[in-house]
Amino acid sequence: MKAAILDAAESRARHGGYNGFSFRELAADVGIKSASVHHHFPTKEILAGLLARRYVERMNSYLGDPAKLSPRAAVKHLGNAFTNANETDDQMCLCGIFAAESGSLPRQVLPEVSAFFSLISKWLEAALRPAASAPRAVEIIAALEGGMLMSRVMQDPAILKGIVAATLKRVKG
Amino acid sequence: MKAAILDAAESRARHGGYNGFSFRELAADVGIKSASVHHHFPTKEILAGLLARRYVERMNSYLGDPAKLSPRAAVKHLGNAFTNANETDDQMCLCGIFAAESGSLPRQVLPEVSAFFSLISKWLEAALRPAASAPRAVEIIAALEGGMLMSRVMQDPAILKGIVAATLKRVKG
DNA sequence: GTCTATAATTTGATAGAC
DNA sequence: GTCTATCAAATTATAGAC
Repeated sequence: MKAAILDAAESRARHGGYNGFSFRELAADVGIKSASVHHHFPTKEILAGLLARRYVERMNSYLGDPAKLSPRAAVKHLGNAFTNANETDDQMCLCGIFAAESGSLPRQVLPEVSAFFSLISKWLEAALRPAASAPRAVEIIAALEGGMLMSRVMQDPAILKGIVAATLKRVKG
Repeated sequence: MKAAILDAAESRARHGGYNGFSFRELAADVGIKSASVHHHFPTKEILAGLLARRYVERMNSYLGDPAKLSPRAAVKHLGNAFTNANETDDQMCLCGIFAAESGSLPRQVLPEVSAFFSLISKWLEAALRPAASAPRAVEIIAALEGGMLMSRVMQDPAILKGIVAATLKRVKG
């Protein structure tokens, strides 16, 4: 049940942000009452923190060892994580949306969001190391986050896919 | 007074998003009561729509005629609009944050947000036309939006500035 | 673990006096 | 245009029974 609540929260947060969902909505999503949600997650702040942490850990597992991938394969791998979420359910990156609205996010959650960007930056930097003239990791990640954002609002997944394709062309190896 | 309310709303929205500010907060910001805010803007939906429209018009005025700028000068000009907001007050792009949380945004506001991205995309495309092998406008804009997002949460304006600098290197002319 | 019931607060919004 | 006063609804959160 804990996982089901987190799933519902993640889906809603990735569509409407931290202030865009309520405990009652999560409860309805999983078929219980809001008081029962509080049993699993005492406060919304705690829920959001655990949500972000789970997101980071899942991404960490998905990414794997950067040394085993060529620069191009790494960009493709990371790009897939973004394009899939955007194409299947029109979702933003959880930490992207949390970063955007960071001014109304509980302070406790911010370090988890930072950790996400540190993780994927370091992973991609490691994977790009063999490509001397490759774009820097942070540029690529920024383009992916911004591409998700634009694809959503323009209702056109091709925007993000085009950005991934263009980035791939710039990466040698 | 109308403008002062919009100023307060824009500042708060660019820090915390649409659900991150209230009429009472705006009222306190400008020194009146929330009922008076409703006199100027009947509903929050209307307020947000006018806020986005003003934002688009201001950007349109700032950008000017793309034919008068070289490709590099155009990227620099657009980049300044983003870096300034990020450096001076740690703000997101209003339409960037609205796009991110579009799932909890009143439907009426979405066309205004789309219009923003259409505007700057077309403007930048026009300015880049002379540069045959330039990156596509939408790539650059995505990198700027994502760069703002990352600069905020990592508390490091150098991230966005670095992205602008790297983009400039790729643009000839 | 889930429920009913409810507290305490905030929110968007309205009515009507000045 | 601004105010006081207020409403109805929603929100986070808690207490206690089952």
